[in-house]
Amino acid sequence: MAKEEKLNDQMFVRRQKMDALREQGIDPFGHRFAPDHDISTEIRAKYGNDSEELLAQQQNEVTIAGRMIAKRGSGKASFADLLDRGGKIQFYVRQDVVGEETYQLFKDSDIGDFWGITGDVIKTRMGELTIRARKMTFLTKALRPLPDKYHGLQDPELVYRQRYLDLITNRDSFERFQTWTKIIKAIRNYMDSNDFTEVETPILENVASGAEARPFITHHNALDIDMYMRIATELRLKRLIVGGMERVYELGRIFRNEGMDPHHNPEFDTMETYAAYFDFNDVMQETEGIFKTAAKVVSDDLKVNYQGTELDFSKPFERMHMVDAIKKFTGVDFWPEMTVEEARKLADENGVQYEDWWKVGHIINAFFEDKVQDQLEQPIFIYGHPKEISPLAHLNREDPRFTDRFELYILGNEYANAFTELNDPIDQRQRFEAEAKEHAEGNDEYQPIDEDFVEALEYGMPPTGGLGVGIDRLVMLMTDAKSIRDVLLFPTMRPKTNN
RNA sequence: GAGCCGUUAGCUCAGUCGGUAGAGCAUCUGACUUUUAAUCAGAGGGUCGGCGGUUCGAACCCGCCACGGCUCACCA
Repeated sequence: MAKEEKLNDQMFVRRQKMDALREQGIDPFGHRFAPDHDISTEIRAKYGNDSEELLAQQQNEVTIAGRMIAKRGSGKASFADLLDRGGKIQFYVRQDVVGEETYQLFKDSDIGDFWGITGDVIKTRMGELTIRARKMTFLTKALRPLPDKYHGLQDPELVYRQRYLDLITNRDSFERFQTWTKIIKAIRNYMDSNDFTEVETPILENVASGAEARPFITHHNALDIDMYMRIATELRLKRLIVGGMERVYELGRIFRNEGMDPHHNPEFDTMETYAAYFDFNDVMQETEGIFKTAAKVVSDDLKVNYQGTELDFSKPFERMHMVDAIKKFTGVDFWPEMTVEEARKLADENGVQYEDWWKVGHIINAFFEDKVQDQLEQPIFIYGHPKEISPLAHLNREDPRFTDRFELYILGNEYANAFTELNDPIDQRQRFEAEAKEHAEGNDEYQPIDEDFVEALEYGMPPTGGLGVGIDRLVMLMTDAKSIRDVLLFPTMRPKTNN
C-alpha cells in the first residue's frame, strides 16, 4: 500500500525492532501490568525527602509503568526518564543488575516505548530520586518518534490536532487539563453543597432557543425531522423550576454555529443555574462563591496571575451600578431623567457613536462598552442594565428604566450574566413574538416560538434568580490560558486535506 | 467575513543577493558502569504545504489554492 512507502527511516527502524521483539517471544504490544500501588507522584511523596544513604540502606522496592521519554545511555549503565500520569521519574539500568539480555533489549528500545519497571528507590549523586531497575517488562512499542524532547511540540496546528503529543511533551498543557477537571469538580461541589440539583437536559432540541445564536442543524432518521443542537440550557432549566425543583444547575456543552477565534469555539461549556425565590443580589453572592471556589483550586490565597496581571479573588467583589460606573470613568451622569435628544448630545460630546433608533438605554450601554468596560480589571459586578438591552430581565422596582440584572467583569471581559428572570407568560409571549418578527425580517434566522415553554410559564414559575457562566473562559482565567483552544482537549479544526 | 503573518528532515528552527538544502534533537554505526537537553567520533535522512507562472536557473519573485496563527468586526 502507498502508506508503506511513506515510512521514513525512523519508522522503518521501529518496525524492524517490533519484528525483532516478536522473534524473541516478546509481544511488542503487551498485556496487563500491575504497577503495585505506585505512580511516580506517590514515590516522590514517600521517598523524595529521604537521604541518599537512607534510601541505599532501605532498598525500597517499587514497580511502576510508563512511557520512556528520554534516554541517557552509556556503555553498560544508562539513565532514562519514565513518564506516567504523575509526571516523569528517572530510572537507572545496569547491565550487571538486569543481565545482558535485558540490557540489550533496553538499549534497542526507543524513546516513546512503554516499560514496566521494578526496582529500588535510590538517589543519585545529583540528588535525583531514581528507580534502580531490577526487572524490566517491555509493554508497548512506539512506531513513530516523539516530538523534540526539549522544545516539545510547538506548532499550534499539531498541538490542537494531535493533542496526545502535546500532552506527552508539554507538561504545562497536561497539568492545565488536570486543573480543568479540578475546577469543574470544585464548582459542582459548590453548587451541590448549596442545595442545587444537577440535571441534564436535551442536547438535541426541536427548537433551539434561550439565546440569540445560529444553531447547528441535524436530522433524526426515524422521525424524519430536522433537529437542533442546543444553543443554551435556559428554557429547559426554567421548566424544571416550574416543576418545583427550585434549585437546579446544568454544566455542559452547548453549540453555536458562529465564528471561531481565540475566545470562541463552536462547542463550549456553560453552567446555568436557577434558584426559586432568589433575586439578583442572591445570585451575585452565589456567583462570587463560584469564582472564589474556582480560584481556590489554583491558588490558596485566591490571587491569580492572568497574562501578567494579578487578579485578587479574595476580597468581596466590587458592585457598581452601570450608571455609577459611567459617572466614575467619564464624569457623565445618566441618573437624571433625560430625553433621547439629551442623551445623544452627551454621546456627541464624548465621541460615542449611536444609531437612529436607539433609546436612552442603548446610549447608556454604549457609554459603558466604549468608555468603561475595558478599564475594569479586578472582579466587579456591574448591575442595573437598561431595560432596552435586557429583554429577559425583570424591571427594577424603584427605577423601571433599569433591570435587576448584572454581569461579572474581569479584565474587561464578561464572565457571568445573571438576572431576576421574567416569569410573566404574557409578557414572555410578546417578547418572543417581537423577536420572531425581527428574525423573520432578517430572513434565514427565523426561529419558531417555544410554545411549550410559554405554556409552562402559564402554570406559574416562582420568582427566580438565574445565572449563566462561561466555563471555558473561567478556566482560561484560572489557568492563564491565552486561547480557548488551550482549555479544550480537542478544539474544532477544519479537516486536513491531502495537499 | 476583512487584514497581517506562517507552512523547509520525525520534532525545534536557520537559510544572506534567485545559483540547486543546513543545524540541534531524534535515527543508524562505534566508544563509554551516576547521567539528567549526557558526552565523543562517524553516517543516513528532504515532493522546501499544493498547483501554475516569471527566469538559463526558484525554498527565495508573482498568481491561485489548502491548512494554521494573530488582529479587527459579531457572539459567550
